Amino acid sequence: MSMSLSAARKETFGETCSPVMPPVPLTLNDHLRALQPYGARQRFNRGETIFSEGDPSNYVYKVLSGTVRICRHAADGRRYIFDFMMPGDLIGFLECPDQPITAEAVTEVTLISYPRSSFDRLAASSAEVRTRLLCHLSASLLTVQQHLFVLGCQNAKERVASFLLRLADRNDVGAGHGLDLTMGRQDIADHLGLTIETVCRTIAVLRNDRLLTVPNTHQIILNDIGALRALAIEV
Amino acid sequence: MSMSLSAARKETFGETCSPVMPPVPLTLNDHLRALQPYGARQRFNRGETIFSEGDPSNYVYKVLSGTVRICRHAADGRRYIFDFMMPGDLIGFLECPDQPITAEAVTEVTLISYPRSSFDRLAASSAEVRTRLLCHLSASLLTVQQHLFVLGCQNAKERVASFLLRLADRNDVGAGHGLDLTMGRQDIADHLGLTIETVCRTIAVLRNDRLLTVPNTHQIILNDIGALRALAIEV
DNA sequence: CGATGGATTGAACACTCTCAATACTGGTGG
DNA sequence: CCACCAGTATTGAGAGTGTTCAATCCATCG
Repeated sequence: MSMSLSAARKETFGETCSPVMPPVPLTLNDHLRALQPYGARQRFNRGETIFSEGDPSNYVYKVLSGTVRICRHAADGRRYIFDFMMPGDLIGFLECPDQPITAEAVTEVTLISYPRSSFDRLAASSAEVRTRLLCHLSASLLTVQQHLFVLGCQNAKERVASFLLRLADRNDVGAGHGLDLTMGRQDIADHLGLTIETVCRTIAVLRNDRLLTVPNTHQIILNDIGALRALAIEV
Repeated sequence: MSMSLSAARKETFGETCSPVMPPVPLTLNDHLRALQPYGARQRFNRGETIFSEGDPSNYVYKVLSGTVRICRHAADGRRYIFDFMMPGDLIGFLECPDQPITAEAVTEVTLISYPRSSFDRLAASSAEVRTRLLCHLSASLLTVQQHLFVLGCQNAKERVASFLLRLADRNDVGAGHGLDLTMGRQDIADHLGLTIETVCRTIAVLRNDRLLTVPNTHQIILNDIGALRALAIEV
């Protein structure tokens, strides 16, 4: 997942400044800045579809603000949400002629769309970019595998704990601080392979156990991250 | 697995100075032939570990024969099997300093191991290879997402149907022909997020419904692929 | 305000799990 | 060749977790 984030944010304790700057590798996002002139800013309202499964993959998107859900709809109405994409996250970078998934705005969303052609040109022009892209894809695959474990092995309580912890990690929110739940309970349920009622009940249980405080529907405070991690035993 | 992706973006990049005729795109496997001189053939017995989570990623493997399970073990003994790798499949190509997963021999297995360094050199030397690698990674990600849907939305009957169909597709086995189940029931259970008993019972149900014939434990005949596909409703 | 959509809670039910007993299989040794 | 053994698969019965259906609550917004 995004352990690089927490590492990057780590402040130096003591006076020891790193003497020689090692060549900090540029992130994929850094490279994408080169695409700035081709990028178009777009805005979507709550619930709007950004693109649908089967649409041609003409654009690569970067989320600027808001939350996007990446999902798939079955013919009978069942829905699975693969992940939630948040500011800084990239969407649609898969090597795939048609979009294999649907992207919908969970909240009001702003994003930048880069034409696939210019994205490809950037990748073609620089080995470094391709390497970064490979790393990015690898990281995505690891994240998804992590989630497979959640769905394959964990019960409701563990799933909710895993979900909240990952969200806290991504948003760099520690214990005692409010964590924004931009998505609704139904979204969480469809991401965890549960029903909305089970998600509600499970959150209620964790609240009764004093592991959580729930000031309001869209905010949660993690009181005991250690206990939550113990629940979400992974690896 | 890698179905329509081969037909994906066929933009040829400048480096390899392709002749007039657009050449048939080489698969990643084709390119790997260049690594032949560095490859070492290895053999593993049933149940042996090929590498474990946390081991340094020093090799990339290609399965020659047999079946390998890619899995993760939790501290409390729970196990999740991400996938089964079969002849022709590549293992360990993720951009990752340490193996994020464990690979174990389900049957007697032979495989070729390529030093990671030579693999990386190959990738560094050719844009085409990197492109193929990106495609391969993308395809893997799509496969995993497909499976996330299975775990997130499907019940036991649907899961088993999905599993059997995918296996039949991979092995190019049609209706009425014997499909080899090289893995045991417990392996299937750990891959589908079920228990071994549920897998057994579900297979029994499908057998009673005449969708399957089960000559013996390690072989299954799909009698009605249409009905199975209807069960495994996806997309 | 009342209306609407989401969230929460309750009760009954169903699916899957757990525990336990039995059957099968391939391999070993008498 | 058969008996035995260990590992695996199958089947059964009961329990439990999560689902379903339904009612109520709550917040936002016109």
